[in-house]
This record gives sequence, C-alpha cells and structure tokens, in this order.
Amino acid sequence: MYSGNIIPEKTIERLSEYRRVLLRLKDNGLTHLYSHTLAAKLGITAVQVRRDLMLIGFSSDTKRGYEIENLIEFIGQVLDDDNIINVAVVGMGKLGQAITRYFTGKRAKLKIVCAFDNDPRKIDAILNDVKCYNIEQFNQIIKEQNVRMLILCLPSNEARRLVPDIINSGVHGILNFTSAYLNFPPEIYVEDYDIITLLEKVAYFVKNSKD
Amino acid sequence: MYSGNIIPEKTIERLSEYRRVLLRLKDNGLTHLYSHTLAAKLGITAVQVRRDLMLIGFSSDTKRGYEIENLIEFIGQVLDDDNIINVAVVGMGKLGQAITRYFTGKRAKLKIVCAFDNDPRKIDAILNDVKCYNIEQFNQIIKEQNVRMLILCLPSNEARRLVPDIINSGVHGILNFTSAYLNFPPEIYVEDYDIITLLEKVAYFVKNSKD
DNA sequence: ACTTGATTTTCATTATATTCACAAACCTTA
DNA sequence: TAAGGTTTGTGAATATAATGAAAATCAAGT
Repeated sequence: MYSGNIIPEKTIERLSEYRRVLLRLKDNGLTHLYSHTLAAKLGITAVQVRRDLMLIGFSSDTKRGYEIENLIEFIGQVLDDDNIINVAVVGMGKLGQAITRYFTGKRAKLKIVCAFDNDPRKIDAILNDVKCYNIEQFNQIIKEQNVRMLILCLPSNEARRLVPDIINSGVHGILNFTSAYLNFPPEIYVEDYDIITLLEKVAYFVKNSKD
Repeated sequence: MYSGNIIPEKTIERLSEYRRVLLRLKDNGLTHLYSHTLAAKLGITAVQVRRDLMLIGFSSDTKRGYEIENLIEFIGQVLDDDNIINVAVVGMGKLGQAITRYFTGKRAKLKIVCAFDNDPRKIDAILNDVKCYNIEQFNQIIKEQNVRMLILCLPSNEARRLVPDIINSGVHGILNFTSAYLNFPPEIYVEDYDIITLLEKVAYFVKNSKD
C-alpha cells in the first residue's frame, strides 16, 4: 500500500521507467527480478532501485527478488489515478502529431481525448484517431470532455495568449513543449520540456569532451 | 572570461534559457536588465540568476544591471564551441522532422547537417532542408560530414541495434528521445528525454492535486 | 561630500538526491 | 541445523542544488 509520505520527483520519474521495463519483462514471461537486474536495465544502481521501492513502501518477502506482477500493480497504485485522466494536445503540428501517435493506447489510465489547432485544414479532422477542434472552442471542449491535463505543442506566443483560458479551464497538469515560460498558479503543475535547451546542454558537454 | 570551475548541469540549462530571453530582449532594443527582471521572465528567483552568473564569472560593473550584449557574448563563450558542431538526426518520423524544422537556423553554432532513416521514400530526399540518408550508410556519412552530436528519434529496438555503430562513429553527445536505455561508454554524454515518463509524472501530480 | 535606495556579491543555511556500509532475512546445500 | 552466499532494507554520510541574509558597491539627488 502506498504510504502518504512525500515522494521525490526523481523517484516518480524512475517509477515510470521501472514499470515500462517490468511490463516488457512480464510479456517475456518473467515473474521475478532482483534490484540489480532492474538497475542494470536502466543504467542506475541497485541501491537506487531499492531506495525508491522503499519510499513507496513496496517490499518483497521472498529472496527471489521482487515479484514483477505485484510491483507493476503497486507502482500503478502510486502513479495512476483511480479514474482515467483525459488529456488534450494543443497544437497539432508535427510535434503534436508525433506525440499523439506515439502515445495513443500505450497507457490505460491516460487517454488523449482531443486536440486543438487553428489551421482550417486540421479543424474537425481526425488525426491519429484524435478529433482536432478549433482552438476558439478551447474552453467549451475542455469542459465537455472533462480534460484534466494538457500537452502544449504550439508556438510560444500563441501559448502565452492561451494562458488565461487554461487557468480558467480547470486543468491541473501541463506538459509544456513551448520554449516560453508560462506563468501558472501553483495549483497547476507544469513540466517544462524545452528541446532547444537540452540540445545546447548536450552541445556543451560535446564541446568539453576531449577527443 | 570563463573560469575553469565546474558548472552544475542545472546552471548550464538555465544559461541556455537566459540567452534565449536575452536575444529576444536585444531584438526589442533593450541594452540592460536586472537580475530580477530576467528571473521574472523565467519564473525563478533573482538569487538564482545572480548565482549562475557568478559561477561563470560574469559581473556587471555598473548599477544599471547587466549589459545584455555582453552577457549574451559571455554565455556564448561558456556554452558554444569555437567551431560549429555538426548534428545528425537519426529517424525522420514526425518527431525527427518536427525537431529538424524547429531547430534549423536557430543557433549559429549548432547545425543539423544530415538525417537518417530506413524508409525508401525518405532516403535521398531533402526534408526541411536536410538531406536524409540510408541508415545503412551511417558510419560513412557521419565521418564524411564530421558529425559530433546525434538526436535519436527512432524506435527503441532499432536504436539498440545502432549502439555499436554509434560508439564506433566517434560522436560525443547524444540527445535520446528513445525510451530505451542505451548503454554508452562514459566519454559519450547522453541526455535522455523520455516523453512517456514526463507524461506520467505530470499525471501523478494531476492525480494528487485536490480539485 | 553625504545620504538614500537599489543592486550585486558572497558566505551561510536549508533542502533535495544519491551513495555507502552493514545488519537482517532468506534460500541452498551440506 | 548450521554455514555460506545472496539479497533486501535502511540509518548515516556525502553530494548536489536552491535559498536566505549580510556586506559591499554604485548612481543619483541634495
């Protein structure tokens, strides 16, 4: 059972990664695995794995390692909501479409239910199984579809204009691919995901790597 | 001048963001700004900004705040290589194309010089101004074009197969959009950028947000 | 020249995240 | 049942990052 303790953000990220690996192993018919096995598959240490599982209160009684099925279930209790979380993609350019296609159907508890764009050729079209609405209808559709989470893939300045509507819409989480800093109130969780920044970061380490 | 001290990774990321803001402000004709002005534009504290600039050894003598032009130049000395870094995109699906289009021409010191795919319809085509080669020619083209950095946007299993070739190719930095953990030697810097994980992270905070 | 007010600089503190080191639990085998 | 070898679980130590608060600097007005 998930203890109410606070869980570090980094641990949350790793739990998601653990689950992905575990699901694959389960498909391959495995039933148990050791902390160091899991660690090796993710390039981290076994201690880290054990500490994370300790933090969420998972433990294995046997010494055959962790039971894969149980652990998947347990991580689900930590990460997933009881109900499905409806997600909307805002901006159906190449990036928005790539994410939509990549993600659709991958997670039972997260569902991309609609998308928005301002391009007349996309409005009312169905792209990667997702209906694309006119961005003008944002508020209405978000409420109708009970969307709780957004993925922002639109140009920065358009994103900035949309901020008041988003605050108004009642969504609680945002994954922001826009390079703009968007100032939301603290009850909306924002994860910024800036591709240019990461490219420049990698470039910095390339620069400083001796040949 | 850039002191040889070690700079935290987070600071590197923020420097990239600072520069982006500064370039925009410079275009708007501004010449100076205060630490708290810059901080507000990024949603962080002024202390953080000042500390970062202290770490790279930048200081402003006047009390009009930092000189924008100088600071841009200075950040460039820290982040950018003297020479242009050539970049290749591996996997020209929607994501690869989105990144290519988004990035091309945005940074003088980073240049996407080629792309790879295994789809016959894309091979030898020019997509978003970038020539797409057959992935079979990976080693040859990487050397010919003097590529030092890769952006991986291909399916996980194909990425895993490519690892030996990548190690062999002599590139020093990788931005990995694949959800696979790819085991590279330490001299290759890898930044993992896993969209599913981040989505699940946001979902976790959505779940735990009271309505 | 002095005072005021805003800023940078720097040192100290707190918070977050990871690693170390080892005890306890358990399986296996003799 | 006792010993050997693994593994987990976890307090303590370390490393990394963010924040707070005092001291120093400067510009401008008087």
